[in-house]
Amino acid sequence: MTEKELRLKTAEIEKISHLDYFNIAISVDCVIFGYDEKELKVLLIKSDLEEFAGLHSLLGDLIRPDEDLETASYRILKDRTGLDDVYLEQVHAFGSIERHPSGRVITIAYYSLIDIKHHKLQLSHNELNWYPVSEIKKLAFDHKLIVDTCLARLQEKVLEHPVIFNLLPEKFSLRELQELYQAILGVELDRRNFRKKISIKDWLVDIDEMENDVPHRPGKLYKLKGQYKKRVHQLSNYMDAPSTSIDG
Amino acid sequence: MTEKELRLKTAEIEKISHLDYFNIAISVDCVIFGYDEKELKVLLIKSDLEEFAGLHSLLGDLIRPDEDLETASYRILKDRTGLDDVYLEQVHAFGSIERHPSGRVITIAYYSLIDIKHHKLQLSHNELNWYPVSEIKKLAFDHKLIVDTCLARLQEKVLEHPVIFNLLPEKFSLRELQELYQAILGVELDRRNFRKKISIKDWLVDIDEMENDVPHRPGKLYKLKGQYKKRVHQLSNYMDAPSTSIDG
DNA sequence: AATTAATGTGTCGTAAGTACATATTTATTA
DNA sequence: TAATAAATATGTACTTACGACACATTAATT
Repeated sequence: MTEKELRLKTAEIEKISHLDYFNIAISVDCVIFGYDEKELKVLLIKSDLEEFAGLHSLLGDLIRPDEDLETASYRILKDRTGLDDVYLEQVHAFGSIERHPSGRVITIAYYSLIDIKHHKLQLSHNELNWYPVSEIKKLAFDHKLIVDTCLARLQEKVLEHPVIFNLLPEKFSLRELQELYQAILGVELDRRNFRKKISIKDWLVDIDEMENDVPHRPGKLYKLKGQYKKRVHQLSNYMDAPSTSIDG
Repeated sequence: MTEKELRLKTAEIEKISHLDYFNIAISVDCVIFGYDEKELKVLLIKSDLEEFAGLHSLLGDLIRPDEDLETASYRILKDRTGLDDVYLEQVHAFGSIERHPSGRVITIAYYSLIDIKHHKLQLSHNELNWYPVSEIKKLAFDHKLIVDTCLARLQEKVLEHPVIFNLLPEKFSLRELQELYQAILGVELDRRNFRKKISIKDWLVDIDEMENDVPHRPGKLYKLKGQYKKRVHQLSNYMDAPSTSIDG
């Protein structure tokens, strides 16, 4: 390295340190939910930071100057799962000073819901894997808090909004749907009352087909009605909230 | 200016341009709600950007490298209202590329609830004023969207959580409380049903005093029970959500 | 003393939530 | 092929919440 190159390099390093100190980086982190084997799962990757050796982290990236928040989230989803037609919802911004060991990084957390069978990535090749939410104890950064926050939001959401279907294949039985609710909410539901409640919501169409891969009496298959199949949501939880009132 | 000074200055300007181009600034904006004259109001300031001449904007500021998001929000509240014991809740991050005319700025929106009579600032002196939410048509930046989003969130919140009391003085009558709900929700409520519902929630204590400044039969005065008087909330809307279930 | 205006309270009909049991259908096994 | 096992499909009675609605009471005003 010539002396000139050295000087340039030094200047660059100084500039970077300067940036690190005075600026705040901003990222998005995606809690990608999937559903398989009667369990709610999250897509995690092995952390590449030595501070977090052995721990997993969410999928995320810095936001680029020319993309907005949703674009950044979709980029991550597309890169990691190959899917671009997914349900996505912003949940919360996390910005404690100490949350990232390399510097100040504020992150905006999203969760997304995908059909786990529908993406084609070879997960095992790149240390990317699905983990049951219930078994996640510790993650890199504050990612455990982010997962918990997103799960809490999802639990609120599914009670009133037909978003859960993004986790299922197009055709599903009422049993599968009930098991999914149970996995998300962490409770057992009464089958008769569950069916009554779903039926009142009028979200489903009976497609006049039966299950054929079950070792017992097959159930009817249903689809979500077309009008509810808007997968892309922005600000959805505020703008399309169900109208309840403290009185009438 | 010597040639050396000029070189230094040039270098600095280049560095700043570099920062502007490659970095994303991050701010918090506060929708400060107050309640007066039977109307929900928001604290707004005249915009000092010429692009938004004549328009008002929310109170906000860039986040400093050494403060977290809540600290920044509280700093703004303290600076502008003199209050530091306020209810604060994060709502949403807004990050479209074009939302700020001077560069890329992502903002994290909070709303806060304060007792409008309780802060002592001379508002008229610094172009800071309270405006009825219902009369706000157009604001600088995307601040109208931010106000709408925060109002929608507040509307959801008040149905189940005792946060509304942060907008009232310590002692209030049921009529005042009902009028406040009406102002926030934008609906008329039936007095008998409203009182029944509030009574079931068991949030209030009868302090055995009466109104004394009303030109009609005075009503009883109430206080919020002490256990609900936690004014500072973080992640509150997810962590302390009421438990409803799709079945039981 | 009469009037006005707001406070304070209860009932009844309807809708939703919850607990719970039996008949039916299909696959499996003997 | 008949019996068994396991899951589907469905309905009723009870309780709780919601919503519409009316009248007696109290204090200020005239």
